[in-house]
Amino acid sequence: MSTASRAADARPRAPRTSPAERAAQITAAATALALDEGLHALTLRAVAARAGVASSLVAHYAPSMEQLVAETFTAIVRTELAEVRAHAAAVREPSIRLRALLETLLDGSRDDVTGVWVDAWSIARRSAPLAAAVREQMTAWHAAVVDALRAAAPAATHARELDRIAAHVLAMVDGLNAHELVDYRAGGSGLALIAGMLERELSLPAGALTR
Amino acid sequence: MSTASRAADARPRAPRTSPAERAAQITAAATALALDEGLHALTLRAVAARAGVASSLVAHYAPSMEQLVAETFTAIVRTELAEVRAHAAAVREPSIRLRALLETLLDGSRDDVTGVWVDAWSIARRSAPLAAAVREQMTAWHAAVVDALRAAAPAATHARELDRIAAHVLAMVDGLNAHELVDYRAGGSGLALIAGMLERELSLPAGALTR
DNA sequence: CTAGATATTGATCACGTGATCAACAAGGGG
DNA sequence: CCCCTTGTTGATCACGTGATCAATATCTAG
Repeated sequence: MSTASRAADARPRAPRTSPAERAAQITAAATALALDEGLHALTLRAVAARAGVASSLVAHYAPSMEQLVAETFTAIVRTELAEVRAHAAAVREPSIRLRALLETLLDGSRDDVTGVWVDAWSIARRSAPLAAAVREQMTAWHAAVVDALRAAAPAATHARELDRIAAHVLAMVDGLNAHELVDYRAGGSGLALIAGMLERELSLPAGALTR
Repeated sequence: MSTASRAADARPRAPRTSPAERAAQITAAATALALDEGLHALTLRAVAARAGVASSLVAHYAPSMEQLVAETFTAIVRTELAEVRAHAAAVREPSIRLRALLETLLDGSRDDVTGVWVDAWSIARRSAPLAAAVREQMTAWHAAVVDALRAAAPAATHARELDRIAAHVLAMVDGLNAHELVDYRAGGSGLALIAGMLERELSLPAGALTR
């Protein structure tokens, strides 16, 4: 044997880099892993393997796995929200923008993020840091939906009313996505469900959001 | 020492019983444990401790933990559905019965079952038996909601329409309950949200379900 | 060009996991 | 009353978990 035996991690030594860069790499590895296999897969060793690094290095950079899970959740959802907001912002006409937002949320192209959300609700019951992170991101999403609604709603619509309708939308999006995650579908398209509800609630002409 | 050392499980020997009875005890222990601590807590050793039995006995009765988790989920949700149906069935007037059903689903008194649902969606992504069980119970719930809707809706309402509205209700119930699980509330009462939506969808007089 | 600072590692600990199996013991049929 | 069927157990295996820490390797300041 030309190389000494390496029991714990069979892999070339990672090149020395700045702490900031290494931290970013570990965050990226954790993010990719969570999207691929869920928040449950965020293991000291699994993240380390993904980053091409010793597990003890991950432990060195993350205060604890509980924290790393919460931070990874936040990173994923925050990025997602920014992307979806940017995508919607590209649409000028408010009702079409609202529709674009809903389409993006429901088209099934984001199963990975949905999985992360469901894992988060489950784990958050036993993890205070994650619970706080989940509430924070839910609030951010609520604000984003309110923004989209406000632009599409009649100008006189009260803020309280927009809050209420946004809560309705988010409950449906989360419920429908959870259902899709186990391949359950009943009663037709979720998008049509929400669009129809919104046309009524916002006093939009029928079909304003459905086509 | 008067008793020989018992390393694995410090506990008096369980009295010999019939297989059926023992299986029922293990099911009961698993059910109670899942309601208390979530589906994640269903461990060979934890279930055994709850049942007052050696862990190997649990393994003897359950084909595998994956199966036990799926069966426990089914037992919990099936029981829950039966109870809620019975509770609603006691109400004569259809719209009041529908309201009673929704109240029961959303009053927060069933956080334990909600937790089991969320755990199930999360775990089901990695467990085919659980995924099948989840779909089955979702279908059963859908049927129950359709029943309640049919009685309260105008007689001419199409079955397809009832399916659609039931899907809407279930998505909202599941979404709202998941939100409550992490103590997130925004935009007011979930019950009012659903009741208002249903009054519109079912062409009921405003307030028919909200009071 | 060397010495100090520090990024990175491997080994290790103390658990917890599902599963298997020889051995034990308790009750019922003969 | 005794034996044998079978419900029950403890020990054990092969892992996987988060965490810690002395030792090592590499970069950089002097």
